[in-house]
Amino acid sequence: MSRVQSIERAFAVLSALGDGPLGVTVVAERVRLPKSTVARLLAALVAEGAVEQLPGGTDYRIGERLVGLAAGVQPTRSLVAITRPQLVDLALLTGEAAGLSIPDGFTVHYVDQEDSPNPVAVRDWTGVRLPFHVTSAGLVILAHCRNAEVERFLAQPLERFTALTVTDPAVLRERIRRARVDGFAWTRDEFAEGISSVAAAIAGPDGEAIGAIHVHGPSYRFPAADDPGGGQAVADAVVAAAARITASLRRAG
Amino acid sequence: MSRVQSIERAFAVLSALGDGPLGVTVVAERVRLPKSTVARLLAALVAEGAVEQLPGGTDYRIGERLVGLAAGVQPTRSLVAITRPQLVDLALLTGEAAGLSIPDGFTVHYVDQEDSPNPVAVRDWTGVRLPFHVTSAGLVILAHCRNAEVERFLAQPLERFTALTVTDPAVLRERIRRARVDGFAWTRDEFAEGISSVAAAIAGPDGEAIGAIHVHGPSYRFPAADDPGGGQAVADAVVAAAARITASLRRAG
DNA sequence: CGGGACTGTTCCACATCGTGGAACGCGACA
DNA sequence: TGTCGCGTTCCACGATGTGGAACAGTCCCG
Repeated sequence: MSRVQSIERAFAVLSALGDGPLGVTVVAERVRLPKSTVARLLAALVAEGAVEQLPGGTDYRIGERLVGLAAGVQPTRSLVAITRPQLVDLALLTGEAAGLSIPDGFTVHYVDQEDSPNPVAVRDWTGVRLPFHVTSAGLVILAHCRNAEVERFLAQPLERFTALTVTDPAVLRERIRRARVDGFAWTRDEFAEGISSVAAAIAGPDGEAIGAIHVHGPSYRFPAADDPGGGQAVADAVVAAAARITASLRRAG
Repeated sequence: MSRVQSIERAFAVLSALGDGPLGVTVVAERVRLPKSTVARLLAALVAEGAVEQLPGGTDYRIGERLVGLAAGVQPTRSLVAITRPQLVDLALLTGEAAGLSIPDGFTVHYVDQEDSPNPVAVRDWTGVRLPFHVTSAGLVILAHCRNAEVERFLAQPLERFTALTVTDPAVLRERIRRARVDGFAWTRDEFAEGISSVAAAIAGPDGEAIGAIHVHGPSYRFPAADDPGGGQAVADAVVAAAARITASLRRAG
């Protein structure tokens, strides 16, 4: 294992402070170093903003700099980490690619995907952004929005991606209504010919959609909504996985 | 300004990564250090978990350790920030020190205190951990626990701190029952001779106690529970402050 | 297919930097 | 007033971190 002694020691000091504010002597005891060494490390960490002294006292605590460094990284990373095992299970269960997206303005932003075990599959969309109306994830996210927000989306010109893309606001309202009832939404050949999908939303603490998971695949073998061959079973699996993710987030919160 | 060169450099590297994943060469350019130096710093940060390499790639990004260090601090820091004005008010209102503690296993961990305006006062306990049964805060936190949890606590040997420390499980159960009814708990000379206190719990979203606030002072002048001279008024003030804190947390959540 | 360019990684001679024991100043307490 | 324990500072010393150089691997272009 590579090591820089001072960095190792600095992190030992930071970990000691992770439990709450402490003085030099207590930190020295915990990390088993002389007080002078600990004092110097603390002073260096204070200079970096990683540690700060309590006002009017001599105890030290974790500083804003660490919060700042961690802050840019946290939210999506947690969601991806919590969601990943569910995507793996879904891909195996359905034989199709399973993905995660988060809302970003009026688009969905694909942030993770577990590929299909099938040799014939839809490519990885991670990193791509697509408007709500052409994706199953977008429709279920809209289903979790307030009507005013839905109307704001529908008020703008909606791009037609294929001959089958739905851009009529009245038809979209009806699909959003159904997604609210069903808990999932389907699309077929609307973003691109030959690609179908079904999605369910991941709910935040106030019921808002913080993301959605979907399964998608080539239309020639992907079940349709009304397919007696298994469409409902795929939708149920996606809804169940989304519910497990929502529950995990609440426990983690 | 105190400095440990390796710590300065490590934080420069972390800041470079704060914008998103980067390779060794780009980090070296940004922090103006040789690649071998940056490679060694990155390896040390990887060893600490503060940085990680992207799976299958060579770019580095901020790691979970920083998120963990920052996360451990944020909830308590928020709680401390929200609670502080209430502690200041309580100290002025009662003339005694007011403090905040959070549960930490079967102990209370004192994380903040507003000192008494009185020249004769109990010292600052911030940073100290004490078992539940010797503190008023511990008793109200237990009162917010499920019975199974209370029994787990009572099943262990309980340390006697003074001649007046209650260690009889039956007596403690009765006190916890009363705390559930009253919404507060008193202690007198049980942790240390000459110190009395009264506490109320701060409730989390599911009703569990995420912390407790207390007022404490020297027993010779601190009101007792049944003191016609004002015990109930002090308890009421602590309960009211705890309720305001709980409400603020719900609004902030 | 081979060479060049660029990356990340590793090595090691060297001297700079971090170490830690000791001492000091300060505040609290009996 | 003296003692204790804290946090802070000093400095001789040697252990550790440095950074130039070389290497291995990958990608791109002719």
